[in-house]
Amino acid sequence: MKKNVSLKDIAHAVGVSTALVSYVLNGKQKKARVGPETAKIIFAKAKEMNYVPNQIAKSLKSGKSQTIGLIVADISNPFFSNLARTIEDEAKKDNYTVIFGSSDENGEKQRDLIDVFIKRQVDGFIIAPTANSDNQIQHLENLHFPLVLIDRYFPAIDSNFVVTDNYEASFNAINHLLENGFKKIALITYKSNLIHMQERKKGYLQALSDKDIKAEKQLIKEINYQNIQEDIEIQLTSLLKDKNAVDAVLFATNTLALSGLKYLNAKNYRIPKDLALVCFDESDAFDLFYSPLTCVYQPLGKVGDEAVKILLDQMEGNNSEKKHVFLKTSLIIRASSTP
Amino acid sequence: MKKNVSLKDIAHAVGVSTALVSYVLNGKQKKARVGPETAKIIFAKAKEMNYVPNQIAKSLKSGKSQTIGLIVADISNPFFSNLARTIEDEAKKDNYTVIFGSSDENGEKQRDLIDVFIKRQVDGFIIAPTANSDNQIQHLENLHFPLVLIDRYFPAIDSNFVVTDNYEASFNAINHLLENGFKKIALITYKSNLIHMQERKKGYLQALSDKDIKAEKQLIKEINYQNIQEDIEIQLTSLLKDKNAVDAVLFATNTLALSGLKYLNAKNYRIPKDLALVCFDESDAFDLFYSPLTCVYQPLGKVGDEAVKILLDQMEGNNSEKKHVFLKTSLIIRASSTP
DNA sequence: CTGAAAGCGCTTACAG
DNA sequence: CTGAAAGCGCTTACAG
Repeated sequence: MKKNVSLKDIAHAVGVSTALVSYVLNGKQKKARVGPETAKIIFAKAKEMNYVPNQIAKSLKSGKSQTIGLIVADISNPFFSNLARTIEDEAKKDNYTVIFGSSDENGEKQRDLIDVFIKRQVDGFIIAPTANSDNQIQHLENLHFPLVLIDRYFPAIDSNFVVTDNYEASFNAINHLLENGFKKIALITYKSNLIHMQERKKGYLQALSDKDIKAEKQLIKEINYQNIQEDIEIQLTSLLKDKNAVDAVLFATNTLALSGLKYLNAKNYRIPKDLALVCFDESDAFDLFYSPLTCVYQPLGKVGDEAVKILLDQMEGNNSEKKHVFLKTSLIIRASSTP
Repeated sequence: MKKNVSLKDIAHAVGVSTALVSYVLNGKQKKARVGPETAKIIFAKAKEMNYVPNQIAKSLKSGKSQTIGLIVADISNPFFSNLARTIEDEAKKDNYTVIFGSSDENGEKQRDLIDVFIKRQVDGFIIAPTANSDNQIQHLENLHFPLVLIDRYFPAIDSNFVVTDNYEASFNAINHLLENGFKKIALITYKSNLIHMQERKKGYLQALSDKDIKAEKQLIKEINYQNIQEDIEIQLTSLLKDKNAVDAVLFATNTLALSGLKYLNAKNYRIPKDLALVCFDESDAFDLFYSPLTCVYQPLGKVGDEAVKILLDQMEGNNSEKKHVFLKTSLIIRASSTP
């Protein structure tokens, strides 16, 4: 690969100092009072030589990499790739580039990603933190690293976050099922102490208790993230072995719902006759299912936008006050939950 | 944010030169014959001071950013986010980080992304190039930039690429429909001169002609990428207005199929009775559809793996010979194409 | 066994 | 109006 042309090369070719070239190419001729003639020559030469500024060198000098580090559970999950897209677009508007990594909900991987990103001098982080990574997040806060958490957060740590109101979302979803006459409602969620899953469980419990329905332990099934499909099948089998034990299910994420639907289809359960369903998130599969799924719509575009805006604010030092954003969800009611 | 500790800081604290610290921390004590005592002290101090190497400075010195630039049409499309994930994983093994951008199949956006990535000194590119961006790709080749194209390529340009055998995939898909007794087969594809779409069309035409079936122009519908849903509805309406004009459809991408299915569902067409379907790519929606879709499976994991491997080879200068990889697809036969 | 020095490509306060 | 110089944090050939 041929060597890039540098400011020095241009300076040499024109016969001026690199300082002048730098001023001119950065539009600071006014401030530096560079002669218009000289400026013109420099511009022409830079163009002729196909000069491309070296962002790495700029970054070393400025201490700013113009890069945001994004850590999600899995970039191939549509939930996160949709977030990634809005973050990309929003970041680009301010000349930031995004580097990303997938943690697979694994604390070790997340730690490695954070380390790599710090070495690479990212100016800030957007993270959907894995369970029990409080210490990692607190560490970033201690270093005063600009940081915005998305999707989940740690109540004990005062960091920026943009999440949805999961408690309310879940409460409304269950309430909707109850109003439609379903009474034996199961919850299928992850075995996770992360706040968003806990809030979804709380909303479930509260909605039931508000109607004086006792929550049955065996109606709450917690799936292991490492082994989703198999675990779902085990739990659904156990849930459905007694025909009268359950009449509706709330799936706490799109992945859980998709895995669950595959099993229910394979076993020929009819939705909503045999079992009514509500789930979190969106999917083309939910729309195209023979009984389109009622689901909790989370405004991912807004989550991404807000996260980037808050991060930019902090990175540019305009604002160091921590922001806690809860966005409203909406329940999109369709056939899967209508008797 | 507090200042990062540098080699100089450690050197100062220990009372040696920065050169020594650099040698020790990079495991080159042997070569530099640094005293084991000194080395131990330096290690301890570095740890104590929480030293984190500055990758930007390293990059400036080495001329290698350890970064790969990935450009796809849209990171939020599962097709591309799946590719992104395998590329991420494969790159990480060799200590490369991925920065990404979405072109929206728009040449201008792609050009901007390439420019930004060059400024950022990416060591190489993986690109699913937009239509008519031959000149951009040729430009990168002229600069001897390590580059691997994925999903599509330009026959007139000798660059590395990893794609699937789209001609054969399409040929087999149509053949399968013919063998199942379907004769009036439509193709719904993008209005695009990109090679992968052209090959899919060629496979379609060849399979028909091999059975002495005349390809009808009005059975080939080309959708505008900028206006997919609306365009699909127009084209399907036109296609289906005469009940006897068509008995099967091949959708050339997952996005086209998903949009098409939504329309067909809304209009209450029954699959495969009213219309048999085959499509490219995978989707949970295809699995969960009441009549699971027969589809052309493209080995995305392998595409990503191969692309990164070829790129690494070129970046590390082991090999400058251009690689052209065509991967086999497989047709997964299910209910949507079985009478 | 260890240090001084140059240099990667850039910016910017300072001097003239 | 323009240049010389220092410095961002690192590496490495060279000298001793």
